[in-house]
Amino acid sequence: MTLVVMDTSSNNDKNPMKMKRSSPSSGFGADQGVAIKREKSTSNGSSSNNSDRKERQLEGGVVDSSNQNKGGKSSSPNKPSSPNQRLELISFNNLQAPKTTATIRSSAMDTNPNATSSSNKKIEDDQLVSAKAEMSEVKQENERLKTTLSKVVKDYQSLQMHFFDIVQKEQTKQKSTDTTAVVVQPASTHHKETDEEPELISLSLGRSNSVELKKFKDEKTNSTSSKSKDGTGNHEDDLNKGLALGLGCKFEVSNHAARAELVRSQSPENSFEEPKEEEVVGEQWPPSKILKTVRSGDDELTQQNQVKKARVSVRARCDTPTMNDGCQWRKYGQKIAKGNPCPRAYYRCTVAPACPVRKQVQRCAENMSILITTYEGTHNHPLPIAATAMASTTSAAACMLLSGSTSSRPNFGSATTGTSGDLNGLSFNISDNSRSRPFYIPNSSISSSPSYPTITLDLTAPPALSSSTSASAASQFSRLSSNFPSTRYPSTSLNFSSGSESSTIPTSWGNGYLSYGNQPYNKNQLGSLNLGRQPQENFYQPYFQKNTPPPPQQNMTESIAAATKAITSDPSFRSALAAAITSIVNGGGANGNQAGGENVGQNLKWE
DNA sequence: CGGATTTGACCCGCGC
DNA sequence: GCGCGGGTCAAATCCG
Repeated sequence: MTLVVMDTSSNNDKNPMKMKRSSPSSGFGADQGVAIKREKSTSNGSSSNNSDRKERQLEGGVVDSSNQNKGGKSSSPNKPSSPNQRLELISFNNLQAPKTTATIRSSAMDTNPNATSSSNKKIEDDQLVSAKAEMSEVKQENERLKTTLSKVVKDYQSLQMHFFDIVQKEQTKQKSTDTTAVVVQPASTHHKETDEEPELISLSLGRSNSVELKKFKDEKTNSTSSKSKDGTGNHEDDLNKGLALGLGCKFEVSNHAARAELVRSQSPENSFEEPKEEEVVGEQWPPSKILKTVRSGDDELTQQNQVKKARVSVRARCDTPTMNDGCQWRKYGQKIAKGNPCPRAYYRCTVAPACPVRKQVQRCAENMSILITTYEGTHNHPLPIAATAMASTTSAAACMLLSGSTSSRPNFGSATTGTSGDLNGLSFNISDNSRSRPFYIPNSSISSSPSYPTITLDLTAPPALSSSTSASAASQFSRLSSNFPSTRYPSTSLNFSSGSESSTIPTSWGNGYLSYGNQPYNKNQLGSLNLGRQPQENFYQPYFQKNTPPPPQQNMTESIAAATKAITSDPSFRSALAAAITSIVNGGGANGNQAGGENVGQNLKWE
């Protein structure tokens, strides 16, 4: 054990360059990179104009990501190559930790000349035995936890299905007698609100959803006996309503017809149990499936255009030049955008040669600590595990944005019409404000690009918002958007801010490789979230499976589901979100449900 | 030497 | 049509 640690430290301390290399274009070890770079450009003495330019950029404080990473060869941000990580990973593994310890101990003893006495050997044997016993105990505990969790998951799913079935029945009943405006049904409040505020999409992980849960519970208690047994027909509903329930996602559509369409168009293959869906959702960024779910021809055309141009902007506090989103990126351009002194860097996904996905990275002009990363496009290749979390999240966000932006919407009265939730400080807001002032980030031309519909995932809530409410989040966005004109495309904001975590997450995101040892609970959570799935051993998961195209009809609901799944996959909102966040923080990037299993496998393979 | 980055030039869309 | 700004290209350069 000590041996490994020492190796690690020596590695990091003595060879920062290696660290830098292991941390690719995503900017790991930026500080070191800067230092090294300065050293080089000065020591060379024959620094060219290029070097001078770099020097200027570095000293100007407006440092582009690539500048600090120059020379970082292969971009494999997700590969924490330092032995330190491996150590942490091992230690997180309940089954292996004692083993490792025991092995190391024994080896150390073997090389110890003083350990020749029989008494010492006995002691060592005892230690070995105790370690083994400990290991077996941990193993058993692990198994118990697994079974318990699987039970909980099953119960949750069955309850979900039950509830969805009931709600669907209510809806169909209502549709048959929907000549009057008076609707009394479990979800009637939603519908009413929807009538008043169409296009209001709310993914809420907050306490506000306790209402939903209460409804759910009421429903459940009212009809516990009539458990739904249609394992196939209502999966879509399961998705849809599951979002409204366990995942705390309210999904409100402007009209009943659209709702019915959503329900109808959902495919049974998209249940929570279906790993396939995750792959589809995750990788189909502006999912092509969206195109097929549009209701009318005009809408379809519009949506197609928007799908191509949909962008997801992620705001995060990040000290490093770029966030570690798990993908490999190659910088192909840099520009000074108007209104922001910070240069905007253009990156292209290099995981696959023809991958159309691009991203723009720019620091927020008002707050340099905030990094704004805007993603655009769809990966057409298997994604590294570490990239699935971000990809799926952004994908889902883009889906939500596109889905929400295509249907007609009336004017909203206020700037923050979206609903939000709060659960123990974890808020997840979607505020559609296409007709009101957009939640554009001041001076951030990335987010404020008027040409593209942009959805913003905000991870930058101040630490003071430890129990940030939706109001605070909304006010935050309102403040941010105060000076921005409306644009042709809607802008949507997702606030993942959690007061205590938000201040650290983005930073850790950028320094994902440093985070492995900080939050050991990640592993457990990630693992626990994937009990129903087989951890994949491949570093690349079949994230994009052309052989298994997505169901022809998938829609906004699935997008919401994808979003939620990208963030939450556990009935416990907070733990799920924490898992997702921590997965991102870890640079493993895979959220619990989407790639947690793979993540585990990956983690074990990372070296 | 191969791959990544830099950066000026170019293209294109949009508003006037 | 012109200018502006965003986005991309590609040669030069850098780096391990």
